[in-house]
Amino acid sequence: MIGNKENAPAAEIGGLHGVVGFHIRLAHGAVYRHFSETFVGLELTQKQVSVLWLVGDHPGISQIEVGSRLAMDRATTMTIVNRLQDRAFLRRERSMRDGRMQALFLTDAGKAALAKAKTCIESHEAWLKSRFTAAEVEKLVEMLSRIHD
Amino acid sequence: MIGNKENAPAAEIGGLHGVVGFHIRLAHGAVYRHFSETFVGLELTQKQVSVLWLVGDHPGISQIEVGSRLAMDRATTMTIVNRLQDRAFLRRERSMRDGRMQALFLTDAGKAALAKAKTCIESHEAWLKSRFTAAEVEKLVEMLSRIHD
DNA sequence: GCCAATTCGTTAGTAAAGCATACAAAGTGG
DNA sequence: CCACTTTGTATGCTTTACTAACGAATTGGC
Repeated sequence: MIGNKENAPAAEIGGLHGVVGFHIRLAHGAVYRHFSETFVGLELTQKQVSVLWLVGDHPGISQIEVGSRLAMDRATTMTIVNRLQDRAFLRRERSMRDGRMQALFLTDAGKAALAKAKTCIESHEAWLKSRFTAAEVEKLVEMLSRIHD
Repeated sequence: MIGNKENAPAAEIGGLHGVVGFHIRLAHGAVYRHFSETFVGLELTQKQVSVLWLVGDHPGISQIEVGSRLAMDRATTMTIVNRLQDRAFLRRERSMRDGRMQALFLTDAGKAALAKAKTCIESHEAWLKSRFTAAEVEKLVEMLSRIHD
């Protein structure tokens, strides 16, 4: 009585099927895996791309700002910024306005990496969105926003 | 020009806002954090609860089955089963049918932990679902399933 | 029945991410 | 000026995830 239908994953998880959080975790895992495949060769993770993107949009942004917009604490933000700095994708500058802050800027290599990353994101997003209509995508984003806002 | 609106997170992330995968990641993080808060004192993670739940629903299930239904590889499944076994929540038995498999069973402690976990999940899910109508929850689950199936 | 291929479990190693704690430096307010 | 807060930094621990290798059991082709 182990449940041996050959391939109906959703039907096989039993009581877990009704748990919304469970589906979010599975969906996140699937997206993460596809992301990793798409970015093999570029060697960038979701977080790293998010940070590059954010710094690209807001040159001079502080680490704490990056962390708060991506829902990461200071220590986690540090490790990611460290990695990106080690790879010379961004640099820190002591902020003039507030000596506590590190202002973050993309290097030229960082800008190039971000540009490549954005084209990868495009195909990754196309894969993701292919299963939805435009209206559904909008609805999905709106519902997910209700969770994380 | 750093963008200093005080608290409109969604509006502040710029180009990232249009990326569906980004919202999934943020939503997952928010759910994960709330889950952790709910389960402090019970000391169980999402994965551990999922495995307990699955073994509870399917006594004698093999590790590989658990892994495939939760989208984890063998090695990852191992570490989780090991932890649960160390805490005496489940036990392995060599399968009679197939000597390669380990049949998994909940111990009494495991059944008790699962029962407690299910009540925690209930309040966690209530928190999560509170922002949606029943129809929206159904639509959300359906859309997430399209991603992970 | 026998050998090759496959499957399942296990071990070890690596890496990302998250969190807690503690400390230093810079700013703020009484 | 002194307490308090904020920001960055350093360290260490935990969970999750993956790879690669190996042994044991099973399966399939012959």
